Amino acid sequence: MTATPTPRVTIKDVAARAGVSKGAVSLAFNRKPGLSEATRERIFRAARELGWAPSSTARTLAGSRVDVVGLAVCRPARLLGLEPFYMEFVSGVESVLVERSCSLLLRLVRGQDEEVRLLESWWRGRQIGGSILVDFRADDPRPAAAGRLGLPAVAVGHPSLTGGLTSVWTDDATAVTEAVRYLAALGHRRIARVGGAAALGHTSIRTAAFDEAVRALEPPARAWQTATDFSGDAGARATRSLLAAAPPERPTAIVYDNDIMAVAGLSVAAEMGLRVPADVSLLAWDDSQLCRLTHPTLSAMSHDVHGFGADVARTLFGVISGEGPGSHPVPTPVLTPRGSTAPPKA
Amino acid sequence: MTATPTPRVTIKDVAARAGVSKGAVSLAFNRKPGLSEATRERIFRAARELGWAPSSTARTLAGSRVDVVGLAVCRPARLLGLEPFYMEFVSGVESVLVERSCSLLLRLVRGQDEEVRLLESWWRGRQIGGSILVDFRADDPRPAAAGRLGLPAVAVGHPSLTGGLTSVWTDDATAVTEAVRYLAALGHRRIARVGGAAALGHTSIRTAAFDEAVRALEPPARAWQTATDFSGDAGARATRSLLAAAPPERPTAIVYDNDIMAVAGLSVAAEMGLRVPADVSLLAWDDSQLCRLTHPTLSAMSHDVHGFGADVARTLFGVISGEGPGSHPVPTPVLTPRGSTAPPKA
DNA sequence: AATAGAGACTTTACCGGTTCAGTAGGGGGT
DNA sequence: ACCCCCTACTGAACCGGTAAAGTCTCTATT
Repeated sequence: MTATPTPRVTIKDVAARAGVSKGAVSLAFNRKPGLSEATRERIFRAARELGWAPSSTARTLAGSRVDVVGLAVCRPARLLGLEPFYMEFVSGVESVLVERSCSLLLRLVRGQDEEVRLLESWWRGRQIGGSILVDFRADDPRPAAAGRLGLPAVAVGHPSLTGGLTSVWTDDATAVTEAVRYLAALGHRRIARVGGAAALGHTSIRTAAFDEAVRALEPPARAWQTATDFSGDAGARATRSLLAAAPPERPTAIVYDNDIMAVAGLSVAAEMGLRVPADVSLLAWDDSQLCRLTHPTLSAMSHDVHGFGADVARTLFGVISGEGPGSHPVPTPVLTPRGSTAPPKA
Repeated sequence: MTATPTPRVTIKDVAARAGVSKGAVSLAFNRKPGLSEATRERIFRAARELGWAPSSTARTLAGSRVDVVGLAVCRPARLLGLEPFYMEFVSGVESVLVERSCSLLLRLVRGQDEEVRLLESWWRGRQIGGSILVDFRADDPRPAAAGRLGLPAVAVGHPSLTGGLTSVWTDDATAVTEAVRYLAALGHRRIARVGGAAALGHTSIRTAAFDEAVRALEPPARAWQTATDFSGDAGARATRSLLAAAPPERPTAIVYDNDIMAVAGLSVAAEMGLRVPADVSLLAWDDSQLCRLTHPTLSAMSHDVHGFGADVARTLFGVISGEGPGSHPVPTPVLTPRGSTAPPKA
C-alpha cells in the first residue's frame, strides 16, 4: 500500500506555528510538567488550528504506549456470524476502547497455535499493547505464551482455566445450578442439557455443575448431557435424538448452552409434534433478542454481554497499567422465564 | 500502555548476524533487486534464527505500505450482534487479509460524521492503508471525504449510491423482482414487504424495485411496504400490523429485508394462529443458518456473504495498488425455497 | 589501456514522534 | 554582588524501518 502525497501536518508544523520546539509540543500533548500554562495553551491552539493529532504510529515507534488492543477469535466463521454473543461482546469492548482512543485489532484464527503465533508477532512487532483471550481449553497454551512474552492480557474464563492470567468470568456453575433447580421446582425430573463444544473449558465446568446439581435433587432425577459444536444444526440433531424416545425415557426439559441451539430445539419439537412447554420445556443460554422472537418465547439464562465486554476491556487497561493478576467475576447470568418453560404435563 | 523490557530483536540484529548492513536486510525482505542469491539466503536464515519479522510500525512510519484495513460500522450494537450478516462479512474480509498479512481495524461508530472524522484521523495518522465503507445513505458524505483525503476505499453498495467510489454490490433490484415474481407465480396477489432502515440506500433501491415489480404483475396485485430498523422487534410489529387485517385486506405473502425479521414474523404468525405457509407465506433475505432452524424452515433470498466480504477485500487491494474506480457486481442473491412459501390457500 | 556500465552492497537521510541532558533567565538567600 | 536553584524550554539522540544516493569491484566495450 503506497502513500498518497497528502500534505501531512506533523508535530514540526505545530511547533513552528506555536513558536516552540517539537519537544515542547510533545510535553504539552502528554500532559507532562515543565511547561507554563500560557505556552501549553498556545500549543493546543496551534494544534487545533492545524487540525493536528499525534501520529500513533510514530508514538508507538518512539517507545511509548501502543493504543491498540488485540482480539483473536478461534471459531469457524459461519458459527461466529451466528452467535450473537461475539458481536455484542465486541461492541462492549469497543465502548471502553473508544473512551481512550484505542482501537481493536481483530483476527479470526483457525487454531490455538496460530493464535499464539499471532499474539507473539503482534506483541513483538508492537502492534498491540495488550490482548483479550477468549475460549479457553484445557491445557491452553496462551497463558504461558503471554507470560513468556510479557504481553498484558485478560482471559475471559474461569480462573481455573486461565493459568494465572487476570481473568474476567461469569459464574457458570452457579448459573447451571440455578437452571436445574428452577426446572426441578417446576416439577421436572427428567432433565437434559445440550452443551457446547466439549473442548472448551467453560463447557466442562457447566457439565460438571449440571451433574452435581441433578445429583443433589430430591427426589432424584434423571439427566442427559451431550456436547455439540454450538451450531444450530448440532442443536437440532441433539434435540431430535433426545425427543425420539418414548415418554418415560424422554426428557421433559432441555437446557441449551446458547440461544441458537435452543431456537433449533424449538423447531425440532414443533416438527416432531411436541408442544412447548406442555410436552417439553426449553431453556436457552446467552439470552439475545432471538429468544424473544420465537413462539413461544424462550426462557433463558441471560446476562449482559455488552457490559461483560466493557468489563473485560476495563480490566485489560488495568493490566496494561501494571496491575497484578486478579480475578474479576461479573454478575451471574439470571434466569429469565418466558414462554418455553412450564411444569411438565402430568 | 507502557513497554515491557522485552529484549526486542530488530533489523540491526539480523544485519549483524548476517554480516550485512540493515539496508541489505530491508532489500531482502522487500524482495527488491540488488542482492545476490547467496546474501539473500544468508539474511533470511539469520532472520529465521532470530525469529525476526519486520516491524510494521516502523515500516509504516518510514513511509511505505500500511498493512491495516479499516472498517467502521455504524449500527446500534445490539442490532449488530444479531445480524449474522456482519460477522460473516468480516470473516470473508479477513480470509483475504490474512493471505497478505494484513489486519482489520474495526470500530463501531454512532453516526456518519463520526465515521468521517474517524476515517480522516485513521488516514492522516497512517493507521490504515485503505478502508471498506458500508451502509450507504442518500447524500452520503463518505465518498467526498475519501476523495478529498485520497483514501483508498471500496464502497459496499450500488454505484448509484457510492458517489464514484469503487463499489462492490449485489443486484438487489433484480433479486427483489425475482422474489415478487416467485410469489406471484405461486399465486399470491397480496404481497407485503417489511423493509430495512429507510435511510439506507439499498433499502430505497429495494423499495423502488418492489413497487415496480408488483406494478408489472398481470393480473394486478396489491402491495404493502413498511420500513423498520432491521430489528426483530420491528419485524414483529410490522408483521402484526400486516396480519391484523381481515383476509381480503391481509397480505398472503410477506418479504423481509433480513432473516431476523423473518424469524420474528414467523413467530407472530404462530402467535396469531395463522399457519405458515398455508395462511401466509414468508420469504427472508440474507439467508443464514437461522433460516434452517425454524419450523417451518424459511425460504430465503440467499447469497454468499463470506464470499462477498472476500470480494470486497480483494477489490480494496486493487484500489490500494492504484486501480482506477470501478464497479464490481457480485452474484445476485438466489431464491432458496424452503418450507415457508407455498401457494395461498384458496 | 582507458572508460563505461552493471551488480552488490553500504551510507545516510529521513518518517514523526518521545525523552533526556542541557541551558538561559529570573528570583531568593546571604 | 555572587552563588544556587528552579522553572521553562531547547537540541539531539533514538525508536526500527525504507529509499535514494554513494562506493567499490568486475566485466565488457571501444
